Amino acid sequence: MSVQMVAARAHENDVRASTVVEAMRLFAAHGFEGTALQDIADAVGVSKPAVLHHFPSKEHVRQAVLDEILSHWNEALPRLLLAATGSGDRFDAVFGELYRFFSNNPDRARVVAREMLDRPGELRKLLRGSVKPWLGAVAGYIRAGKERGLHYADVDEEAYLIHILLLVITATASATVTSSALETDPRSRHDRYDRELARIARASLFPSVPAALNPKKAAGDSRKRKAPR
Amino acid sequence: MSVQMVAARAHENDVRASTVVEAMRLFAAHGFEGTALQDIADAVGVSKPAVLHHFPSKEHVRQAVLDEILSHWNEALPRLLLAATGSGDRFDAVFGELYRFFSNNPDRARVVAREMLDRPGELRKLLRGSVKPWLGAVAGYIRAGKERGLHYADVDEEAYLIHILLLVITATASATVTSSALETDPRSRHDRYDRELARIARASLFPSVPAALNPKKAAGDSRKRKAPR
DNA sequence: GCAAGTCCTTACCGTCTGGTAAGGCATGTC
DNA sequence: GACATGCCTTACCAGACGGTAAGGACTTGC
Repeated sequence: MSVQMVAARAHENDVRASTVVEAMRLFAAHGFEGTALQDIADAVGVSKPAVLHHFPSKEHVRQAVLDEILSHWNEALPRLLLAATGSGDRFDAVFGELYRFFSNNPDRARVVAREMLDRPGELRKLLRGSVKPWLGAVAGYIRAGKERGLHYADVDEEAYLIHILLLVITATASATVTSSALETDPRSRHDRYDRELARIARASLFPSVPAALNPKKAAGDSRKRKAPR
Repeated sequence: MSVQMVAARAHENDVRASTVVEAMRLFAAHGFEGTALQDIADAVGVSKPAVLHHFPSKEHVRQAVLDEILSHWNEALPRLLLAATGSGDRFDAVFGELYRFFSNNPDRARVVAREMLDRPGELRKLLRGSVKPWLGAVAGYIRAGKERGLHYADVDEEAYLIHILLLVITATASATVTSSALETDPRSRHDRYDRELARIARASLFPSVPAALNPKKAAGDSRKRKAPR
C-alpha cells in the first residue's frame, strides 16, 4: 500500500501541482478571463481535458491558486506573532515576512490584486472571515505600543495595516513597471524601491527614527530612545 | 455649416462620449477581457456595430478610456505646481488633487490598476514618456525641501512618490473591499481610511508633525515648528 | 484473468467573441 | 430628382471558449 500509493500519488500530484503553478503564472500575467484552459494545459504539457480531470472546472483551478496563497499565511502568521517579542521585532517580523512572501513570487501579489478587482465581494467575505482576526491581533500590538509612546498617537491601527498591506501587494505586483520605468541600472532598482517601501511603513508608524533604513544596522539602538513615561 | 454641424457633432459625441463612460465603468468592474462589446453596446443603448462605427475596434475603446484619464493630468499638473507656493501647500495641492481625482470616480483607479497588471509594457512606456518629467519636477521640490530640513533626510524622492501614487490608486480602487470589510457603520468608513492614507503619506515625509490629520485645522501651526537650521 | 479505477487522449458540442456585409434612413448638396 | 455622406440597424461569420463523450493504456485488487 505504501510504496505504490506514494508513487501513484506523486504522479498524480505532479500534474495537479504544476497545474496550480502554471495557472498562477498565467492568471497573474493575463488574468482569469484572459487565460484559456488550453493555455494552462499547454504550459503543463498535457491536454485540456487532462486539466479538467484534476479540477472539475476552471473555477476550481482559480480556487486552488488562491488556496496556495492563503495556506501560507495560516501557517506563517501564528508562528511570526508568537516568535517575535519586542515591538520593533514584531514589526520587522511581520513586515519582513509580508514583503518577502510577495517579493519572492510577485505573481502572488498580482493574483491577489486581480482578485481584488475582479471579485471584490468574494475577497470581502474572505477578509471578514479569515483576515480580520489576525489583523485585529496585530492592531492590538500597535495599540499597546501606542500607549507606551512607541508609535504616533494618531495612528488608526486597522486602517494603517490595511494600507501597508495594500502597498506591499501593489509595490511588488507592479515592480517590473515602476522600477524599470525610471531606472536605467537594473542592479540598483530593486533595493531602492524596497528600501523606500520599508521606510514609509516604518516612518509613518514610529516617530522620528532616523537612518533606520537597514533593519540589521538599526536594530540595536532604535528602541531605547523613547521609554514608556 | 455651423448650426447643423454643431447639432450633428453633438449627436455624434453623444453616443461616442457615453460609450467611453460606460466602457470605463465596465472595464473597471470586469476588466477589458471580461467585457464584451455587446455589454458596452447594451449599456449605451445601441447595437454592437454602432459602437464599432465610432471606434475602429475594441482596442480603440480602451485607448479612449485611458486618454480620458490621462488628459486630466496633462491639464491639472502644471496648474497645481504653478499655483501652490509653500512646501506644505504644494504637498496638499498635489496629494489632494491626486486623491480627489481617483476618489471622485474610483473606476479610474481600477482601470489604471488593471492596466498595470494587463499591459505592464505599455504602462512602462507611458511612465517613461509622460509621467517621468512631472515626477522629476515634484521630486525636485521634495529635494529642495529636504535641504531646508523640512523632510526626512533619507527620503528617496522618486521612489516615495511612486509608492504614494500606487497607494492612492490601490486604496481608492479597493475602497469597497477594504472599508466595508471591517466597518459596520457605513458613515465613518470612508473618512477613516482616507485620513489614515493622508497621514501615512504625510508622516513618512514630514518628520514629527503631530495631529496633522485635518489639513485645514493644522494648516496654520504645522509648518513653523521646524525652521531651516 | 479480469473487473475496477485512475489518468489521459482525440473528437466534438453549444455558446459567445470581435468584427464584417449590406442596407435602411435621414440630412444636406448640387 | 439624383447623389453622397453620416449614423445606425439586422444578419452573419470564423474562431476561440469552457466543458463533455467515449475510449485507450495502465495499474490495482481479488
